[in-house]
Amino acid sequence: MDTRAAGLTIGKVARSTGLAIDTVRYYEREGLLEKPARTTSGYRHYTTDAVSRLRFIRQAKDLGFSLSEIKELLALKVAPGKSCADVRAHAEHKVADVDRRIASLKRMRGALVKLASACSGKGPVSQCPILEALERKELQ
Amino acid sequence: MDTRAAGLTIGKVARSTGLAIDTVRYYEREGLLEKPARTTSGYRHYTTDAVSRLRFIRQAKDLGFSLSEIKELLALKVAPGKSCADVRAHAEHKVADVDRRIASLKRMRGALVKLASACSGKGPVSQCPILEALERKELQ
DNA sequence: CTTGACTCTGGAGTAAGCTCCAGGGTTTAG
DNA sequence: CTAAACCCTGGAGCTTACTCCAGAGTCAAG
Repeated sequence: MDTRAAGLTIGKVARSTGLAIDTVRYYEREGLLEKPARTTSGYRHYTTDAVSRLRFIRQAKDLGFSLSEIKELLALKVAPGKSCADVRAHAEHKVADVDRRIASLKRMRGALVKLASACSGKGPVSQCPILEALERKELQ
Repeated sequence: MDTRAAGLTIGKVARSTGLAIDTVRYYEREGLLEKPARTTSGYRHYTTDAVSRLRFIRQAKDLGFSLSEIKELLALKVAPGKSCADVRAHAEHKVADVDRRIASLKRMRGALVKLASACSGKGPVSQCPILEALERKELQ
């Protein structure tokens, strides 16, 4: 039936998100991804929304969020019983969290830049003032 | 001998860095932390430098760097055989990496802020335009 | 209608990063 | 001096997040 425009099989989704097929199935088992529709023969059939969701998961994971944190991020919606204000508070809390991470990364960036320029290719010096830049006050 | 000004035992170091004692020993085994001096009775004795290093490790870990990445960051120094220019190139590469992470976090932040304001406490709406803000283009 | 590429399920295995003993010394407050 | 609090080593165990089968059905091309 849906033979021609067969659409998004798990293999295509995996390729286009850079995840392994098994990982996609794993995320489904873990509840990070809704169970997709199935063809009559039992093949998973995904929507493009699922692809965006998976890309988001991948990015968040690369940023150091755990799967359960990601689950929380994805769950920021008004479930029956929770008010919008609750969701809002939750989102704002996450924003603060993200801000802390950004600040931390900026400090690290500063230290790395300092390190790179301290050691600005002036040839083979025996000892550059290196990770001291990282350890001392920059990152307190 | 060093009874009075006993200094930094592993317990104190652990408390002041927020790591578990076992974790500090683990990092030593894994080569992220130099083997500390020992008292005659075999107790580890740390310098304040070790404490900064551990704080750095903790922060980097929270930012999603793996222990081996952290090891690389900490190894950004001129070892005999590597030139300063090498180290510099390496550091600049890391800076680019950090920049990517920051950009990614900023996109996420934007989506969260949008989400929070979309749902700005106007009472119990049945369905806010929620994680759609996260999934659609914000984070492509 | 066959062959090769895909997909399915359920479950076992793996790597990273801790975390927790057991069994035994050491320090220190009282 | 003694009890409570620390520290030691070596190794087992645990959690997270995959990753890899085996055994079997499905689909697309030639």
